[in-house]
Amino acid sequence: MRQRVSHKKQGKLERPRGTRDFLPEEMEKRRHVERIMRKIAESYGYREVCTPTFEHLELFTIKSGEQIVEEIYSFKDKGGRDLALRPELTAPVMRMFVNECSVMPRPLRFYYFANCFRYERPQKGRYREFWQFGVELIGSDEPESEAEVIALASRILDELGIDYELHVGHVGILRNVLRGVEDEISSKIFRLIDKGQLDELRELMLSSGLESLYNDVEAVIQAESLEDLPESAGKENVSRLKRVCELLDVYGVKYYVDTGVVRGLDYYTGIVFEVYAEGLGAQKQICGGGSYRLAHLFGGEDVPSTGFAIGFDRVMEICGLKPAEKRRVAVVHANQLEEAVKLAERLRRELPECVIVTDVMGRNLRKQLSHFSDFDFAVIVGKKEVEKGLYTLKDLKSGKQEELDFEELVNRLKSTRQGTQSI
RNA sequence: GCCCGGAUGGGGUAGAGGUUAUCCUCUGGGACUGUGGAUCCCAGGAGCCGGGUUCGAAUCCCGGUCCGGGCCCCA
Repeated sequence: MRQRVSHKKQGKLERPRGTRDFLPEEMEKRRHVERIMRKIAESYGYREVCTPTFEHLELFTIKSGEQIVEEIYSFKDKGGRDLALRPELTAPVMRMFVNECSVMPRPLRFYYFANCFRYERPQKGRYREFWQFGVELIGSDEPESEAEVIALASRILDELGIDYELHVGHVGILRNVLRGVEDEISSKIFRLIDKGQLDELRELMLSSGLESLYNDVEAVIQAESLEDLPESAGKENVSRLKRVCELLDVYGVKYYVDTGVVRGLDYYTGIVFEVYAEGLGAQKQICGGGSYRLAHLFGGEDVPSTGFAIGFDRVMEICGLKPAEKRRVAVVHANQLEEAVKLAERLRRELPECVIVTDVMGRNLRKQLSHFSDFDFAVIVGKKEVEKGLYTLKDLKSGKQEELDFEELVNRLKSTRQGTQSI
């Protein structure tokens, strides 16, 4: 028995700002994309790790850049500890490495898929709770590790059918050009380069007495090939970038050399890369990464690492992939509830790839068929069938039906793919 | 944090101070207790929140919340 209670809405409780609910259809798409990412990362030897949703606030304030810290969801727990919801996963994974994995054979290949939290103004492709898929390759300082990580990111995006641009650079080049410049001014310079505000950049450098460096900075930002880089870029930096590019060619990755790539996080030390895609409004960047050294900040040795993070929600916005639909079978009955439930249980064991559903609303046969009319098949269980020990299989797309025993029924449901073919 | 634009049943909408808020869809029931999608009938369900103006507010004004676009920043 059902009763309708007419309740006046009294200030409906809403989702917190910047968070989302995901209905089944969307979750199926998200899980499908997630599975593809995992599968590819695993095929390169990366294994999943998971770190806590919250960490000590300090983990994120040590070396993540001023701006990130302002966007952290932080709080005191009941013991007075300063904690924070993770705004990203590179620092937690490196903390985990220092805590648990420092004596494991190198390199370590980890991947993660997890939600992160940032207190920001929500926009298209930007939420306060969002998901990142990323990898960290820990322990190698060789160009081949950088090429592998970049190639992996590129492979994943290819597999998802995304149209993107991959830009590869080296933060050491600009840093070398600007060596000797005060930290405060150089970070302003980096910010302007990141924003692409070249007029303001020129103004700042001239007013800071850095006119002698301006030409080199401009040359670095606008370099279209490694040959265009000035002497002050640093020989080692340039040859490293060149080597990574050669290896990317071996992988068959398409990329742009872009020595103006400046990552927001301060901990990057060498090769850096970003991936941009259209269709996301102001949030063009869907992936970013590079080489960094973080472990020593958490009390470990100074281990070189390379990683990337994909903005999962942004990828979902522009990825049209959908999982294959499962065949849906309704076991309906005419006053034979027990028999129908029994049959449904047997079918579920035989046909794990199918969706098998029975009525739980006490409906009569007509109502059941009406309710399940968008399914692929109905198996009808009634007195007639029970007496004969047979079942009626009805193809709901074509309307055709036939009487079968259990074995035949299973074979029919197995052999007809996706319910597109009629029996 | 800043600037714009929005918010009407579960979803999509109409209404531009004046009865009981429109239509579509949806959900439940019935016509029809062993054969669905059609049709018809019945039922259910809404003006984001809080103030103000007014005889009267979904409509006008103010504040807040949330959403969207942009800035800032960032993935």
